[in-house]
Amino acid sequence: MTTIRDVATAAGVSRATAARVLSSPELVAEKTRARVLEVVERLGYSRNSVAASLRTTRTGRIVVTVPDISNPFFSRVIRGVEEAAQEAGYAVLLGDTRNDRDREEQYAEMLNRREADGIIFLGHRLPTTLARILDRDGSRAPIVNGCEFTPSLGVSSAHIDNAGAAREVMESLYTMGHRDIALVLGPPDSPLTRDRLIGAQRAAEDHGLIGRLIAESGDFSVESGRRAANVLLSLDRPPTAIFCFSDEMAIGTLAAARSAQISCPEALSVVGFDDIQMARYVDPPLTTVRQPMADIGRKTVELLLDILHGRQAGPVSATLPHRLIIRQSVGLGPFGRPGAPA
Amino acid sequence: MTTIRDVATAAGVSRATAARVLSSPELVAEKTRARVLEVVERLGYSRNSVAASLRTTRTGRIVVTVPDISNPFFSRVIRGVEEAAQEAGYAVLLGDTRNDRDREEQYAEMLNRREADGIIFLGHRLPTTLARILDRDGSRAPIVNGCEFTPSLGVSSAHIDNAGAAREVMESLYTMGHRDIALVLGPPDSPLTRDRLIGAQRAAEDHGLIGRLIAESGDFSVESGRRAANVLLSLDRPPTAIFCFSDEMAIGTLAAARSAQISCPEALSVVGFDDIQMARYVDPPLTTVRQPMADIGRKTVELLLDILHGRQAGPVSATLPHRLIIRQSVGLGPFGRPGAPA
DNA sequence: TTGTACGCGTTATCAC
DNA sequence: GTGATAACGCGTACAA
Repeated sequence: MTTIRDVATAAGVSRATAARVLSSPELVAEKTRARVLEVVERLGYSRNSVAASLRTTRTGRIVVTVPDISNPFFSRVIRGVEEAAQEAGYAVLLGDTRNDRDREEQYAEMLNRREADGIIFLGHRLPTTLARILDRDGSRAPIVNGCEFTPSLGVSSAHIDNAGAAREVMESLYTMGHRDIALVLGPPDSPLTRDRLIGAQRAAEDHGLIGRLIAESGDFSVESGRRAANVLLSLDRPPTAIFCFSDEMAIGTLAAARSAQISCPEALSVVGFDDIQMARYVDPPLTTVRQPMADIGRKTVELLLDILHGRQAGPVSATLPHRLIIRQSVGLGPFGRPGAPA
Repeated sequence: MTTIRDVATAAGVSRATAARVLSSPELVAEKTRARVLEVVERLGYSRNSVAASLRTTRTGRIVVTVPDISNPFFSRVIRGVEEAAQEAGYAVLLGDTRNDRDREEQYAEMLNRREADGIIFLGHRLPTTLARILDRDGSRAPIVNGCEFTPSLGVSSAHIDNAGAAREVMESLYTMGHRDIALVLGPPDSPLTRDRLIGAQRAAEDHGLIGRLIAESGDFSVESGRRAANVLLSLDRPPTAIFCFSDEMAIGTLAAARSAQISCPEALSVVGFDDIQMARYVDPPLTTVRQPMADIGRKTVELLLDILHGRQAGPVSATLPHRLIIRQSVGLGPFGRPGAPA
């Protein structure tokens, strides 16, 4: 491999000059610069980033961990992350943690080994390795959280207003004349579940219907949605609307209803969450809450770069806009007036 | 940050010994080892991987490029890649190229800058940077291709038998009594399109029906599938079966049929390709070709490691098993006998 | 504007 | 079994 030394020799300048041509070209005379560049080209020189990193203590990499990269929600977020990182000159080290603590720790360790300049973790558990770093460096620690927000973590985060969104969904369901509504939650320990549940309950209370709000737990997957729906639909007094905390669970609910010959939206209304690509292609197209997935990803990168470049410290919480997308999976409930908004 | 030097000093040994405790503990006396380890623990020492890489010329990273990480097919492959890499002690640098030549080159350049030990590219275009490396190092170049296979590239690759799979699909459609079959292809320059088209045509020829085989082009996306289907379904003599070269296009086709009030599978049979997760949840569940996505990902990593560890050179082509998954989107065609396999 | 010289933190090769 | 010490390739303060 050709080094800066080879370039310098071939161009008849010192290593310093050759190096300068590549890092601060303006400091070097037009003519020498041209000569050096010509040699760089001819020899096919490429800077050894490892050596450069050792010198500068910057790697130009960030690690990003996700519970499941093949989940359509996360893969969109990751895409936003990759794009923003790439634009800023950073490379992305991808970690699929499968919600496994050990894997999470392993990726967090990369920070200690200086394999990356910062880390974005998508998930709600703060690895102890990161907690220690946070402890030591406080708000200047290059750690950012995405999608879920737990203020007590003390790290910056990008997310939507989950409670608000859930509340809107409930409001719209009540407006459509539904009274017996069921929730299909995510895992109980997820802040996502917590926030959305709070929002939904608040709406139910506002309408004096908290007593008729029921819930089943899932894990955001299609199968868990199907299972939960099967339970709910075989109740003595089944709900007329099911609000799932993920589109995948909503799709599972649709499948369960189909199997049970319950037609949607005539006999059962279904609402999802996220607005993944498939939401609009299932039958009936799914009413859901659109999360700006790519933007969430991009924003986490921005927050991290703010810390990395010393622009901004303190944990900042970025709330991005969501939007209720009305499609055809919601119909009028028993108390709906035909004139009500479809 | 604490360095090996600090550890050595605190433990009262030389840097060499301290370092040895971490890389070849068996060479160090029990007592000194324990002492050093205690200090490592107490000081919270973590090896600086950058310095280590500079010395060893190995980074422990591989770069993986995909056209679109949010595509359900690729995200599964990537998951397999991540898993296998992780197990082997490698980290994954993710590159989303969006089929953009410049981006592809940019990620390929990482090899020259020694940001990674090897590269896996999912896609069919060999970046010129890689071509140069291949030119120089021949079969020992740490470059592997996945999903698509073009022998002339001269790189190892993991994939299924695309032509064979397409042929099977056609055979099964003919057996079900279909004669007017339409293909929805991928981009014309893709080897995937080429191979599957060859397989489909071969089957048509075998049945003397090549004259009745028609085709439309798509780009593997849902929308392109819908567009293609709209064209096909408004033909004077529309096909009774549409074989799409991706599940997403098949889902688009299902949507087009629904809009046109053409019921599937009664009036139109649809077949997809890949068996992405959603394939079984759309209505009707999609008959498709299952690709072992995660295994393809894992295999590309194995192939790369073979090269990296000098176990195997020469371009090897790994053909993984696929399987035709029969679900409900295919029904009997005009020439089908009721007794035929459903 | 250019060159000299040092150090980044490891690992590996020698001696002892 | 342990210790000196020389690379690895680069960036940059400082001197010229």
